[in-house]
Amino acid sequence: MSGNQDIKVSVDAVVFGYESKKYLSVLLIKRGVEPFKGGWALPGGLVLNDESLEDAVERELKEETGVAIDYLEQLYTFGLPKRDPRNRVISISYFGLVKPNHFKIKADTDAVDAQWFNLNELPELAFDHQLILDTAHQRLKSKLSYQPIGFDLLNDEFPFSDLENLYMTILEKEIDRRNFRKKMLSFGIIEETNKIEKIGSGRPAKLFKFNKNKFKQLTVNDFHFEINFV
Amino acid sequence: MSGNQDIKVSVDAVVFGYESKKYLSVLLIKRGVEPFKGGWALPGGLVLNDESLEDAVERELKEETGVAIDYLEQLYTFGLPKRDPRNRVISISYFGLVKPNHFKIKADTDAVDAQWFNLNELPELAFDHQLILDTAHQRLKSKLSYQPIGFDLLNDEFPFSDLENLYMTILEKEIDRRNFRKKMLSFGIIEETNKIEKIGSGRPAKLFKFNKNKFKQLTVNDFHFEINFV
DNA sequence: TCATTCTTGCGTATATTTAACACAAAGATA
DNA sequence: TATCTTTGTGTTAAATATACGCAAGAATGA
Repeated sequence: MSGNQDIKVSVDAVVFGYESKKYLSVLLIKRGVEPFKGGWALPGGLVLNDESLEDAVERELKEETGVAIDYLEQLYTFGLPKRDPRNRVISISYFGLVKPNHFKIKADTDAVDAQWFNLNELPELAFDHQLILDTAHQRLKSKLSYQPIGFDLLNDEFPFSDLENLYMTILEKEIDRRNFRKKMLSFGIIEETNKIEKIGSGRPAKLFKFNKNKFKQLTVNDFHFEINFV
Repeated sequence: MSGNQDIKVSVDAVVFGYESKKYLSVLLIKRGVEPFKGGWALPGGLVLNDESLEDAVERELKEETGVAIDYLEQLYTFGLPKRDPRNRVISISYFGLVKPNHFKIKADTDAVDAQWFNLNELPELAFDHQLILDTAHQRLKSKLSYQPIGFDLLNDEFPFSDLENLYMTILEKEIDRRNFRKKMLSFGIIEETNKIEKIGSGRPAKLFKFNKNKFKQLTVNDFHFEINFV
């Protein structure tokens, strides 16, 4: 095996969060070392010799942000020779989602420099991290339509309007509330709980729950989740 | 930057080909060195220090197989610590398609040990290459339904029956010929040529052409290609 | 020559799904 | 008690998908 390859391997994570009726957020950390010292970047770092890529992401997220991730999948590998000004570093990027009740950044650990940013008010990012983030944002947008991934941005029990708003926020378009609800319920993967949430004015809302087992079960028999509106 | 990371970076390619009314084929090479010497593996190899990942795949494919690739995209990165029995090697895998007129393996170059295999009659593969191949196969199956990717497995001009058979072969199900044709044509991305192909018995078939520019143009205005049958 | 076989090409009827829209129910507000 | 706000449930028309029937154009063989 060729002995003079000199390439480092790192992982980076784009983690999205959402708080009801607002906007998407992204988890960033402030860099403590050069290059881009003091600038903002995606959480991540070098992979250890004997850990899997997934373990590396989870370790870095824990160390750097203290945030518990509810959904994680590999996104894309970025490997242009000049993406890091020092050595050559390829980055296997991951795509993560966090439910609102895991949204808070723990004050302990060395996560003091982690922070959530409104996706629409991002600072300039280090390296090619803006490109990675854009790729993740695109992934989120498209996956939302054909995989029940939105539930990992909501709490386990949620009013239907939260789900509607989530879809409208991420897809950046208006959706007919009534048709949306009908179609979502028609899949049979959302259950009504007997709880009711009353906040502010208006009729109190039933809380619903995503039934993951039911979904998995349906998936076996080529069931197709797809939610698309003009 | 931590100096003692010891991980190699390689690329591997899963390249599919298709010959009319038959089966899917995969491009493999016979290994000349240990481990798995004499066994079959995906084309690929270590990334050079100053080449991009895409360049690395294309170089390896050219060196090892001499086959010209018509479509190439990144597939997934496999990085378990023990996937290579020697060093730790992570592999960024790519997914490629080849049109029938590029199907032949050139006899020159050092591509003597490259060969196409029927996807249903594969030999045992080295490393975790079977897993990579399965991932690629899955990708092909799902992309076929929502991206006009099948055209990269057919020649530029093709009879409609070739397209039908391609879809039926890959999706492993029967499709109504007439409805398939109607829907495909309804997208407006396939043009009729004035050529006619007569082979064997039966009515001679018009040849059609995929209009890539028209497709790109439509894609801008959130046009959605989707072909799904029960 | 001409019926048979094998494809290709085109159409129509029916069922299902999507899109557009109206209004009642349940609580907060004042 | 009237008004506002948000939730919950329809109904109807248009668009699409599904399931077919059948003729057209060529090779095959009696």
